[in-house]
Amino acid sequence: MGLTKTDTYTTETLGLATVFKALGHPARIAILEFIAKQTTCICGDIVSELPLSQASISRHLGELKAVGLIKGTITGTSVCYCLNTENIPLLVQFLNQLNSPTNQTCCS
Amino acid sequence: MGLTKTDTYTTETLGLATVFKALGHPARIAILEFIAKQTTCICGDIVSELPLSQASISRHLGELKAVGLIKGTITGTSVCYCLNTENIPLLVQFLNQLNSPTNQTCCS
DNA sequence: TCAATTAATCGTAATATTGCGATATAATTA
DNA sequence: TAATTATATCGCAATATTACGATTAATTGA
Repeated sequence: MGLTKTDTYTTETLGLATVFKALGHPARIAILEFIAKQTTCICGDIVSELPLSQASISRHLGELKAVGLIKGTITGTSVCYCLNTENIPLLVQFLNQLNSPTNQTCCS
Repeated sequence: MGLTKTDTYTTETLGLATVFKALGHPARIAILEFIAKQTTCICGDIVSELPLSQASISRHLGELKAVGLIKGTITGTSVCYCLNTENIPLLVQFLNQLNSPTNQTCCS
């Protein structure tokens, strides 16, 4: 048995990569931008916003939900989606570490 | 001719997705973490840090370079890599917009 | 010049992602 | 109950990603 990803990388590294991967598709960025633009959560009209089929949008929403970037609540026949911000600070923290001044002084 | 991604999504959305996608692999996160950990740029010893072949590491480095997350400078027989921080603020800005208080009040 | 070193690229196989039509599920309404 | 509405899932085809061994390219040093 060879090395698995879990042996190789830390939990933190794997977690960051998973969330960033979910952000790595323009449709999912567009979905997040659309939800963020609203003053309340969104119930059902995402399909008409993007040139993708209902099945594809549902898949993208499922992926965003799986990595904890959105939340969905069932309300009657529709599902109400809104942002889940709890994981965002981890991403920002990682990016800010990369952006620290000590790392900007070579390879100029 | 159908819609292309460029027709469908804004340049900003496509750009964000491209950089996030590059961050969406644990090996590339680990490479960035390793480079950030150093006080100076890294010249050649990334291969021994990760359980990947030289060819695979080189591919990942090329990908990070292509989206502007690292810089590489040729120095003799080796290449000196360091972080390229210029695109990071765009990512942080996007994430902070998602994280704004107005988006946290529903679907609880 | 010739070996040695370092990193990029090529070719290829395995795996993952994406998108969509069709179907399934679940709740509302007539 | 039957039709309607909204969303999720299935099955499949097309495409993209990943990894690695082998090779290539470029530089250094004997």
